[in-house]
Amino acid sequence: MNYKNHVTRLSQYKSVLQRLVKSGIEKTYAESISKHIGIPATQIRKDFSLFGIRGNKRGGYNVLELLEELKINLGLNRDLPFILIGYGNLGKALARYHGFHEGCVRIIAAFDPKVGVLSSIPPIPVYPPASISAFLKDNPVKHAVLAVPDDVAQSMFDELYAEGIRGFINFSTIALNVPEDAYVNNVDLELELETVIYYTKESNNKTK
Amino acid sequence: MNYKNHVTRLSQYKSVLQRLVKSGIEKTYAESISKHIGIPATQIRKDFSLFGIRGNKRGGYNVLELLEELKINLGLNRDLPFILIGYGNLGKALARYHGFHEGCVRIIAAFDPKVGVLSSIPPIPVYPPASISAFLKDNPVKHAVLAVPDDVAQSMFDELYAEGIRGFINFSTIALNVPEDAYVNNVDLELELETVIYYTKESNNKTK
DNA sequence: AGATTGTCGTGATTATTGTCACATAATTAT
DNA sequence: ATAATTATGTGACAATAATCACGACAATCT
Repeated sequence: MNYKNHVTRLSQYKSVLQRLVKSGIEKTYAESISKHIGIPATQIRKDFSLFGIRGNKRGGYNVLELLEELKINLGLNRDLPFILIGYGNLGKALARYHGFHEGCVRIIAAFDPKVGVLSSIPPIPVYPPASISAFLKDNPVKHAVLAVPDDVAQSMFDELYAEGIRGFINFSTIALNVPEDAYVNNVDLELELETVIYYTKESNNKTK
Repeated sequence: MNYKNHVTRLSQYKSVLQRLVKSGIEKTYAESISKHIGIPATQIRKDFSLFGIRGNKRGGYNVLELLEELKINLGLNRDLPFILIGYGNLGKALARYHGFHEGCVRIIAAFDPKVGVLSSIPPIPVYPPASISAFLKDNPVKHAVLAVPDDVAQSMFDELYAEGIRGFINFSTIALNVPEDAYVNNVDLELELETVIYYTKESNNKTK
């Protein structure tokens, strides 16, 4: 299954389910998940169906079981360390980002010319870029967060790819040249703000 | 026109065009834009057609003119101030985010219980949340960046909405309850990382 | 036990989005 | 001047995604 929207929704479901678990709720329904995130209940059931997730006829879904299924489908049922490349403002913010501590994603080390220890919880060490190769020899990490300036993004990417990293999230604004067997998720924050502007232009005040 | 993907692509085109302008390039073609961002040339032309952007038969597009057209369509041809709510790690990173200084988006003030002046370029003042209302009386801002903890996101949203803000970008992980006439772009950073994980699962090593 | 209700699961249908093929126009070459 | 070339622009088509309608089934009620 290759469709980005499905994966995004699955991840949203997971997020809701985690909140339900925290509130001690044990059972839920497509209809109530729908209330939380505004996705039609029928779409939710269709997604579950597509990914082979089954509920109980009439009884809804067991929250813990459903969460586990979602994690399996998302590939989050294992330990998933990331390394963070670039410890500027954005890198720092990501390392400290609260959301991650509650989820499944873990940043285990950062690399930046300016070394030190990040005071996040748990603390994340910052190593010089030259030590990336050695670090990856000892730590078989497969995912990296690229939060470096545009002008070094491609060369950092190439180096990480050569070291075996295959999954990337790229915060630089340039489009990377990416081999077939790697996956890059580009997150362009300015673009996200611009989307907001578009949808609030007077001329677009129709429905959405 | 209401289709999110189109707007996202338009914004990508704009980004490429800005880079071309900086390099002093004056003329471009659907085919060469395609090379930069990996979107098929025919898709690019179709998008332009949809938004009424015309090129020159055989002659391609004049870079400056095209950029201007894109900005008009995106609503970026005017001054577009944002206020930033929440000056934690993420808020700080956004305020200092390099990309914004080159683009059209401008954060003119931040609000956080911890006041001060952000040392970005240009410097951004940080005011207490209680002064939001007064600030908006003097500064007719219509867009806000919500970078506050989950538990206050909805109440902050409600307050800003009451003050007339209609365009939001929301970095909290909860789904906000949003009136019909407001637009919220939710950016969930953990979800973005999880997408990377999904696409690099061994079982999904097909094409993409 | 049998009827009733509530919720899931999914094939059929509709809507949206992307791709293709080709007509059209401008430029260059002969 | 005419032909050849190279882009654009767009209607027709194909692929993808979302919604709907309804059947199945478990739980509850009488």
